[in-house]
Amino acid sequence: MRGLKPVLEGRTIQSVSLRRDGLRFPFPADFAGRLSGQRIGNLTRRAKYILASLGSGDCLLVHLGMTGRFTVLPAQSEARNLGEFYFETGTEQGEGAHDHVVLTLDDGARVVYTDPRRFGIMDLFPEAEAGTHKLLSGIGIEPLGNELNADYLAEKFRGKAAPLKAALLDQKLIAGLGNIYVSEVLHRSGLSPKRKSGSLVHRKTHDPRLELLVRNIRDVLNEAIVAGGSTLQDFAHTDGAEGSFQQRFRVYDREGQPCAQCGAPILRLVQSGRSTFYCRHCQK
DNA sequence: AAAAGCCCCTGGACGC
DNA sequence: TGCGTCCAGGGGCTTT
Repeated sequence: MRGLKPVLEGRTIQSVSLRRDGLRFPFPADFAGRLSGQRIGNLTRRAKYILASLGSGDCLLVHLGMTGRFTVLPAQSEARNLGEFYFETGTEQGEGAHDHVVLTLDDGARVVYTDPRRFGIMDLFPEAEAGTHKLLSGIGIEPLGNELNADYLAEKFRGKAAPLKAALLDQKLIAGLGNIYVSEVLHRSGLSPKRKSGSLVHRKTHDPRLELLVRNIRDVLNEAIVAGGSTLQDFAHTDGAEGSFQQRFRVYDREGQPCAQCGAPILRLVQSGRSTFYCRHCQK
Protein backbone atom coordinates (compact mmCIF):
# COMPACT_ATOMS: atom_id res chain seq x y z
CA MET A 1 0.00 0.00 0.00
CA ARG A 2 2.70 2.46 0.97
CA GLY A 3 4.74 1.34 -2.01
CA LEU A 4 1.78 1.52 -4.34
CA LYS A 5 0.46 4.94 -3.42
CA PRO A 6 3.21 7.09 -4.97
CA VAL A 7 3.30 4.87 -8.06
CA LEU A 8 -0.40 4.98 -8.82
CA GLU A 9 -1.82 8.26 -7.60
CA GLY A 10 -2.24 10.81 -10.34
CA ARG A 11 -1.27 8.38 -13.08
CA THR A 12 -3.45 7.21 -15.91
CA ILE A 13 -3.95 3.54 -16.69
CA GLN A 14 -2.83 3.10 -20.27
CA SER A 15 -3.70 -0.53 -20.72
CA VAL A 16 -4.79 -3.57 -18.76
CA SER A 17 -3.84 -7.16 -19.38
CA LEU A 18 -5.96 -9.85 -17.75
CA ARG A 19 -4.49 -13.35 -17.83
CA ARG A 20 -7.60 -15.10 -16.56
CA ASP A 21 -11.29 -14.55 -15.92
CA GLY A 22 -10.99 -13.68 -12.28
CA LEU A 23 -9.46 -14.45 -8.93
CA ARG A 24 -11.63 -15.58 -6.08
CA PHE A 25 -14.59 -14.13 -7.96
CA PRO A 26 -14.90 -13.40 -11.67
CA PHE A 27 -13.71 -9.96 -12.70
CA PRO A 28 -16.61 -7.52 -13.22
CA ALA A 29 -18.01 -7.04 -16.69
CA ASP A 30 -15.73 -5.13 -19.08
CA PHE A 31 -13.13 -4.86 -16.32
CA ALA A 32 -10.20 -3.98 -18.57
CA GLY A 33 -12.29 -1.58 -20.62
CA ARG A 34 -13.53 0.31 -17.58
CA LEU A 35 -10.00 0.66 -16.20
CA SER A 36 -8.21 1.63 -19.38
CA GLY A 37 -7.74 5.33 -19.88
CA GLN A 38 -8.80 6.19 -16.35
CA ARG A 39 -6.87 8.56 -14.19
CA ILE A 40 -6.21 7.21 -10.70
CA GLY A 41 -7.12 9.56 -7.88
CA ASN A 42 -6.72 8.80 -4.21
CA LEU A 43 -5.53 5.41 -3.08
CA THR A 44 -7.02 4.52 0.28
CA ARG A 45 -7.45 1.51 2.50
CA ARG A 46 -10.45 0.17 4.40
CA ALA A 47 -9.87 -2.91 6.53
CA LYS A 48 -7.80 -5.15 4.26
CA TYR A 49 -9.16 -3.63 1.08
CA ILE A 50 -7.23 -1.28 -1.18
CA LEU A 51 -9.49 1.27 -2.84
CA ALA A 52 -8.56 3.42 -5.82
CA SER A 53 -10.90 6.13 -7.04
CA LEU A 54 -10.90 6.60 -10.79
CA GLY A 55 -11.67 9.57 -13.02
CA SER A 56 -14.76 7.80 -14.31
CA GLY A 57 -16.33 7.83 -10.85
CA ASP A 58 -15.72 4.15 -10.44
CA CYS A 59 -13.80 2.71 -7.52
CA LEU A 60 -11.35 -0.15 -7.94
CA LEU A 61 -11.32 -2.53 -4.99
CA VAL A 62 -8.50 -4.97 -4.37
CA HIS A 63 -8.01 -7.53 -1.62
CA LEU A 64 -4.75 -9.47 -1.58
CA GLY A 65 -6.18 -12.56 0.07
CA MET A 66 -3.38 -14.65 1.47
CA THR A 67 -0.83 -14.74 -1.31
CA GLY A 68 -1.62 -11.68 -3.40
CA ARG A 69 1.07 -9.09 -4.06
CA PHE A 70 1.78 -6.16 -6.29
CA THR A 71 5.14 -5.70 -7.93
CA VAL A 72 6.05 -2.42 -9.56
CA LEU A 73 8.24 -2.54 -12.62
CA PRO A 74 9.52 0.98 -13.16
CA ALA A 75 9.60 2.53 -16.61
CA GLN A 76 12.31 1.26 -18.95
CA SER A 77 14.99 3.73 -17.90
CA GLU A 78 15.16 2.26 -14.41
CA ALA A 79 14.39 -1.31 -15.35
CA ARG A 80 17.98 -2.44 -15.60
CA ASN A 81 18.11 -2.56 -11.82
CA LEU A 82 15.84 -5.55 -12.02
CA GLY A 83 17.99 -7.41 -14.52
CA GLU A 84 19.27 -9.74 -11.87
CA PHE A 85 15.74 -10.91 -11.19
CA TYR A 86 15.12 -11.78 -14.83
CA PHE A 87 18.33 -13.73 -14.88
CA GLU A 88 17.54 -15.71 -11.76
CA THR A 89 14.04 -16.70 -12.66
CA GLY A 90 14.29 -16.89 -16.41
CA THR A 91 10.82 -15.38 -16.46
CA GLU A 92 10.10 -11.77 -17.07
CA GLN A 93 8.02 -10.26 -14.31
CA GLY A 94 4.45 -9.99 -15.41
CA GLU A 95 4.73 -13.18 -17.44
CA GLY A 96 4.78 -15.69 -14.60
CA ALA A 97 2.16 -18.39 -14.18
CA HIS A 98 0.59 -16.50 -11.27
CA ASP A 99 0.77 -13.01 -12.70
CA HIS A 100 -2.92 -12.46 -13.28
CA VAL A 101 -3.27 -8.73 -13.91
CA VAL A 102 -0.83 -6.23 -15.37
CA LEU A 103 -1.55 -2.51 -15.44
CA THR A 104 0.57 -0.35 -17.69
CA LEU A 105 0.64 3.27 -16.62
CA ASP A 106 1.13 6.38 -18.72
CA ASP A 107 4.67 6.83 -17.42
CA GLY A 108 5.64 3.39 -18.68
CA ALA A 109 5.64 1.68 -15.28
CA ARG A 110 3.96 -1.69 -15.04
CA VAL A 111 2.11 -2.85 -11.97
CA VAL A 112 1.82 -6.62 -11.75
CA TYR A 113 -0.66 -8.44 -9.52
CA THR A 114 0.58 -11.92 -8.61
CA ASP A 115 -1.44 -14.38 -6.55
CA PRO A 116 -0.69 -18.13 -6.56
CA ARG A 117 -3.71 -19.17 -4.54
CA ARG A 118 -6.03 -16.63 -6.15
CA PHE A 119 -7.81 -15.87 -2.89
CA GLY A 120 -7.53 -12.22 -3.79
CA ILE A 121 -10.41 -10.08 -5.01
CA MET A 122 -10.76 -7.33 -7.58
CA ASP A 123 -13.96 -5.45 -8.15
CA LEU A 124 -15.10 -2.24 -9.74
CA PHE A 125 -18.17 -0.29 -8.71
CA PRO A 126 -19.50 3.29 -8.71
CA GLU A 127 -17.78 5.12 -5.91
CA ALA A 128 -21.11 6.43 -4.65
CA GLU A 129 -22.06 2.86 -3.80
CA ALA A 130 -19.07 2.25 -1.54
CA GLY A 131 -21.28 2.45 1.53
CA THR A 132 -23.53 -0.32 0.35
CA HIS A 133 -20.93 -2.51 -1.32
CA LYS A 134 -21.40 -6.07 -0.23
CA LEU A 135 -17.79 -6.48 0.85
CA LEU A 136 -17.46 -3.11 2.56
CA SER A 137 -20.72 -2.63 4.41
CA GLY A 138 -20.77 -4.24 7.81
CA ILE A 139 -17.03 -3.96 8.27
CA GLY A 140 -16.00 -2.97 11.78
CA ILE A 141 -13.94 -0.09 13.07
CA GLU A 142 -10.29 0.51 12.27
CA PRO A 143 -8.08 -0.78 15.08
CA LEU A 144 -5.71 2.18 14.96
CA GLY A 145 -8.39 4.86 15.10
CA ASN A 146 -9.95 6.54 18.12
CA GLU A 147 -13.09 4.44 17.87
CA LEU A 148 -11.30 1.44 19.30
CA ASN A 149 -11.38 1.68 23.05
CA ALA A 150 -12.39 -0.47 26.00
CA ASP A 151 -15.95 0.83 25.94
CA TYR A 152 -16.36 -0.23 22.34
CA LEU A 153 -15.06 -3.71 23.05
CA ALA A 154 -17.22 -4.00 26.14
CA GLU A 155 -20.29 -3.12 24.12
CA LYS A 156 -19.43 -5.68 21.45
CA PHE A 157 -18.37 -8.41 23.86
CA ARG A 158 -21.27 -8.10 26.25
CA GLY A 159 -23.15 -11.38 26.43
CA LYS A 160 -21.04 -12.85 23.64
CA ALA A 161 -20.30 -16.55 23.85
CA ALA A 162 -17.66 -16.59 21.13
CA PRO A 163 -14.10 -17.09 22.38
CA LEU A 164 -11.79 -14.07 22.34
CA LYS A 165 -9.84 -15.50 19.44
CA ALA A 166 -12.92 -15.62 17.21
CA ALA A 167 -14.20 -12.24 18.36
CA LEU A 168 -10.94 -10.45 17.63
CA LEU A 169 -10.66 -12.12 14.25
CA ASP A 170 -14.21 -11.09 13.36
CA GLN A 171 -13.84 -8.31 10.80
CA LYS A 172 -17.33 -7.06 11.64
CA LEU A 173 -16.04 -6.01 15.07
CA ILE A 174 -12.52 -4.88 14.28
CA ALA A 175 -11.34 -4.53 10.71
CA GLY A 176 -7.91 -5.68 9.75
CA LEU A 177 -6.76 -7.83 12.66
CA GLY A 178 -5.32 -11.00 11.14
CA ASN A 179 -4.72 -14.47 12.50
CA ILE A 180 -1.08 -13.91 13.42
CA TYR A 181 -1.75 -10.70 15.25
CA VAL A 182 -4.65 -12.02 17.29
CA SER A 183 -2.43 -14.72 18.82
CA GLU A 184 0.25 -12.16 19.56
CA VAL A 185 -2.19 -9.68 21.08
CA LEU A 186 -3.78 -12.27 23.35
CA HIS A 187 -0.44 -13.49 24.63
CA ARG A 188 0.70 -9.99 25.43
CA SER A 189 -2.60 -9.37 27.18
CA GLY A 190 -2.43 -12.51 29.30
CA LEU A 191 -5.81 -13.59 27.99
CA SER A 192 -6.68 -17.10 26.91
CA PRO A 193 -7.88 -17.39 23.31
CA LYS A 194 -10.55 -19.77 24.60
CA ARG A 195 -12.04 -17.37 27.11
CA LYS A 196 -15.59 -16.29 26.34
CA SER A 197 -15.44 -12.68 25.18
CA GLY A 198 -18.48 -11.85 27.29
CA SER A 199 -16.59 -12.85 30.42
CA LEU A 200 -14.65 -9.58 30.33
CA VAL A 201 -17.82 -7.53 30.65
CA HIS A 202 -19.72 -7.20 33.89
CA ARG A 203 -23.08 -5.75 34.72
CA LYS A 204 -22.02 -2.15 35.09
CA THR A 205 -18.32 -2.17 34.41
CA HIS A 206 -15.79 -4.12 32.43
CA ASP A 207 -12.60 -5.98 33.18
CA PRO A 208 -9.60 -3.63 33.17
CA ARG A 209 -7.87 -6.10 30.90
CA LEU A 210 -9.97 -4.68 28.07
CA GLU A 211 -7.84 -1.54 28.32
CA LEU A 212 -4.76 -3.71 28.09
CA LEU A 213 -6.22 -5.52 25.13
CA VAL A 214 -6.78 -2.26 23.28
CA ARG A 215 -3.27 -1.08 23.97
CA ASN A 216 -1.79 -4.35 22.78
CA ILE A 217 -3.86 -4.38 19.59
CA ARG A 218 -2.45 -0.96 18.78
CA ASP A 219 1.09 -1.88 19.79
CA VAL A 220 1.25 -5.11 17.84
CA LEU A 221 -0.15 -3.55 14.68
CA ASN A 222 2.08 -0.50 14.91
CA GLU A 223 5.16 -2.63 15.51
CA ALA A 224 4.24 -4.87 12.59
CA ILE A 225 3.79 -1.86 10.32
CA VAL A 226 7.16 -0.43 11.33
CA ALA A 227 8.77 -3.82 10.71
CA GLY A 228 7.20 -3.94 7.25
CA GLY A 229 4.76 -6.70 8.09
CA SER A 230 5.29 -10.40 8.54
CA THR A 231 6.89 -12.28 5.68
CA LEU A 232 6.30 -16.00 6.08
CA GLN A 233 6.62 -17.40 2.58
CA ASP A 234 5.70 -14.97 -0.12
CA PHE A 235 4.59 -11.70 1.37
CA ALA A 236 6.51 -8.84 -0.05
CA HIS A 237 6.46 -5.16 -0.77
CA THR A 238 6.18 -3.66 -4.23
CA ASP A 239 9.96 -3.72 -4.55
CA GLY A 240 10.21 -7.32 -3.39
CA ALA A 241 11.48 -6.45 0.10
CA GLU A 242 10.28 -8.64 2.95
CA GLY A 243 8.83 -7.70 6.31
CA SER A 244 10.51 -8.72 9.53
CA PHE A 245 7.85 -8.79 12.21
CA GLN A 246 7.91 -12.59 12.15
CA GLN A 247 11.18 -12.38 14.06
CA ARG A 248 9.25 -10.82 16.89
CA PHE A 249 6.54 -13.44 17.19
CA ARG A 250 6.17 -14.53 20.78
CA VAL A 251 3.74 -17.35 20.13
CA TYR A 252 2.70 -17.53 16.49
CA ASP A 253 4.17 -20.59 14.73
CA ARG A 254 6.13 -21.44 17.88
CA GLU A 255 4.37 -24.63 18.96
CA GLY A 256 6.51 -26.57 21.40
CA GLN A 257 9.00 -23.76 21.88
CA PRO A 258 9.34 -22.27 25.35
CA CYS A 259 7.23 -19.27 26.25
CA ALA A 260 9.55 -16.28 26.56
CA GLN A 261 7.79 -15.30 29.79
CA CYS A 262 7.53 -18.57 31.70
CA GLY A 263 9.31 -21.25 29.70
CA ALA A 264 6.27 -23.49 29.34
CA PRO A 265 5.81 -24.92 25.85
CA ILE A 266 3.69 -22.88 23.47
CA LEU A 267 0.52 -24.74 22.55
CA ARG A 268 -1.41 -24.81 19.30
CA LEU A 269 -5.12 -25.30 18.86
CA VAL A 270 -7.59 -24.80 16.05
CA GLN A 271 -10.43 -22.33 16.49
CA SER A 272 -12.91 -21.58 13.75
CA GLY A 273 -10.66 -23.41 11.36
CA ARG A 274 -7.51 -21.44 12.07
CA SER A 275 -4.46 -22.06 14.20
CA THR A 276 -4.14 -20.32 17.52
CA PHE A 277 -0.87 -20.30 19.47
CA TYR A 278 -0.81 -19.55 23.18
CA CYS A 279 0.73 -20.22 26.57
CA ARG A 280 -1.56 -22.04 28.96
CA HIS A 281 0.36 -20.70 31.91
CA CYS A 282 0.53 -17.02 30.99
CA GLN A 283 -2.88 -16.66 29.40
CA LYS A 284 -6.01 -17.07 31.50
C1' DA B 1 -28.72 -14.24 15.15
C1' DA B 2 -24.59 -16.43 16.20
C1' DA B 3 -21.29 -19.92 15.61
C1' DA B 4 -19.13 -23.74 13.22
C1' DG B 5 -17.76 -25.95 9.06
C1' DC B 6 -16.69 -26.02 4.15
C1' DC B 7 -14.51 -24.35 0.45
C1' DC B 8 -11.81 -21.64 -2.91
C1' DC B 9 -6.34 -22.74 -4.76
C1' DT B 10 -1.35 -23.62 -5.03
C1' DG B 11 2.93 -24.64 -3.00
C1' DG B 12 6.12 -25.79 0.60
C1' DA B 13 7.59 -28.92 4.33
C1' DC B 14 7.89 -33.34 5.88
C1' DG B 15 7.61 -38.50 6.25
C1' DC B 16 8.24 -42.72 3.84
C1' DT C 1 13.62 -38.50 -6.71
C1' DG C 2 8.85 -39.29 -6.09
C1' DC C 3 4.46 -39.52 -3.80
C1' DG C 4 1.08 -38.72 -0.26
C1' DT C 5 -0.31 -35.90 3.68
C1' DC C 6 -0.74 -31.82 6.15
C1' DC C 7 -0.58 -27.03 6.60
C1' DA C 8 -0.75 -21.96 5.34
C1' DG C 9 -1.41 -15.31 6.42
C1' DG C 10 -8.44 -14.63 4.40
C1' DG C 11 -13.00 -14.68 4.35
C1' DG C 12 -17.49 -15.59 1.82
C1' DC C 13 -21.04 -18.82 1.86
C1' DT C 14 -23.77 -22.52 3.75
C1' DT C 15 -25.33 -25.15 7.44
C1' DT C 16 -26.55 -25.83 12.15
